[in-house]
Amino acid sequence: MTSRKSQSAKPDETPPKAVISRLSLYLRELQHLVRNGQQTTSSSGLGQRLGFSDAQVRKDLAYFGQFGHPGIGYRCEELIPVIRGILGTDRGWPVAMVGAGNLGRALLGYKGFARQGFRIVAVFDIDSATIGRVIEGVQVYHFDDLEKVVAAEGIKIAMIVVPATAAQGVADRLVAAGLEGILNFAPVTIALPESVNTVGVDLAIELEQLTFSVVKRRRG
Amino acid sequence: MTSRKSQSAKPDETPPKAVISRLSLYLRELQHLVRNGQQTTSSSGLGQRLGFSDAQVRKDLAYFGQFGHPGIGYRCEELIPVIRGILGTDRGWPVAMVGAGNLGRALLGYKGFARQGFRIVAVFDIDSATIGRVIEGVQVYHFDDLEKVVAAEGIKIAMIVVPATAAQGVADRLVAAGLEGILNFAPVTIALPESVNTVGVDLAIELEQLTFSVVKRRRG
DNA sequence: TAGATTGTTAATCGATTAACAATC
DNA sequence: TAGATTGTTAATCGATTAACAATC
Repeated sequence: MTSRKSQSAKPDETPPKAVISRLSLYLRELQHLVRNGQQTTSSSGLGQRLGFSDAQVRKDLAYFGQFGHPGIGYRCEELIPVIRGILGTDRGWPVAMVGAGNLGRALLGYKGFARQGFRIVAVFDIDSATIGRVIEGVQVYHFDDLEKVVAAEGIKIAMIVVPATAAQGVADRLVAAGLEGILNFAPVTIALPESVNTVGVDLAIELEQLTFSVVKRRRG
Repeated sequence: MTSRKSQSAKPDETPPKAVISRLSLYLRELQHLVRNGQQTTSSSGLGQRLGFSDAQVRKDLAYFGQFGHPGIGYRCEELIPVIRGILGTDRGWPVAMVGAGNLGRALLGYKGFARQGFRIVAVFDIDSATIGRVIEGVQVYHFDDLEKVVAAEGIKIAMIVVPATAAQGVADRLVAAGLEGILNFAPVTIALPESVNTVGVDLAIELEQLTFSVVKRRRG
């Protein structure tokens, strides 16, 4: 009763969170296909390499609309901008980084962010030896300048790359400054209001997933 | 019928994969509690900070045995080694890294791995300017020495930190050398035999999860 | 046309939560 | 003891898969 038939949009049911991360994988795969000169793909073709069923691929995309062609499949060049639009990477995103330590500096040099339009435009630290320097073309500011720079640059997302003990304090300050998304590399859970989305990346934990499978095999 | 009552172990049903990653979070949280001098915690206390229900915490742990004390909860110092044993981090793990580029070097300097007993013992590259050097105390070898070093050091897990185009080839070679777990930082899906566990970390994809939530809020 | 493949509904599967006796 | 909390079973919820008419 909500939607009249063959109306193109379908803004019902909020998609499960898992759908969004699969969408990112579909996008990466589609970009890979285009680089290899492939013009179309199918739900089974797309799912195969990623380990998902064809039904799942179709269902995931159906949350957002009808993008395929019965009998043909999906046209890569057509689907890519659709997914970018859904994920919000159809535009550039200025990103802030807090913490210019070892890991932080490396991430500054990582070229992979640019691939989807992310650009680190400011680094914040409290170490006077680093403040004022330019690392990998990015200015290092004192953390106290956060609010000013965030406002000036229109920054909405940030990466936390500080020691675990400092992470919660930094996060609180980021939220107060109006940030809306936080990628946390500190190995600690940070508590934040519902309105702010957090993704945690704990490199030691990723490795633990591997050791579990190794010892499991050994145990039988 | 399988288990007689009050037998301490309970090696039935394989746990879902999601349980294992939560186990890592429980461990991290327990270590955090211990550092703060807390001796016991409860399933609800443990779940709260992580955003899981008390029932889920108890169920997850119950896959592996009975570790709690009715009326008391879980003793941190007691549960930590149990989880480490399950995950396999009750011992040290030598780790190989392939790719000594920008991101690779940073990961070499990252101290967080040591926290759970991971030690990068060898780096492999094909750039003659880097081979033979020692970075952050770790020897850089030619990729052709992989098999030799892996055997000598008893390495079972590796990180791939090479460009996307090279990742699949490197992965195949790692598998041939007998590796059992691979942490892949290259932004590409790699196809591997069932017997080898892969975890992929794509930093741009993590950021995409954030942009989705930001634009979603903006859209309503 | 016959073959391929979509979008979508219904059926299945699996994971989370609620509830509670047992225990400290 | 009363209060707290576990381990576990049954009930609920949600996500994945199967199936198929519609379409190219």
